[in-house]
Amino acid sequence: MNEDFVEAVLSVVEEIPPGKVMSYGQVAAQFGSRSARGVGWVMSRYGSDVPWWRVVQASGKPPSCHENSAREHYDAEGTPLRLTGAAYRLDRSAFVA
DNA sequence: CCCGTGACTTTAT
DNA sequence: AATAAAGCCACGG
Repeated sequence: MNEDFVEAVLSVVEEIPPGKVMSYGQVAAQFGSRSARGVGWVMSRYGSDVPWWRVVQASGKPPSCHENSAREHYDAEGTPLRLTGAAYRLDRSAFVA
């Protein structure tokens, strides 16, 4: 497998500060790729080792699966979930509404 | 080598 | 606003 790809994704996700979230596309863009699917693919396999709940869809909503579990993490970490899906494109950094 | 699949994104109709 | 199609990366069959 391309450990570089995996390593890049995991690194970016692990660097997301608490209370902030990044979209898959933004995470991919952080390491010079554009594959949100690649990121999601990595997450499905290696997400267990990274704060996957800090990675959300471009719409700002948690992943299609795990949304319920993600809310527990948000509640525990205090991550606000008021992303309306507007700021992610202009702000390529970890964002929070 | 080609096709399908997956925690996705974006543009166009 | 909602739906459709294309694009993207990696893996398995």
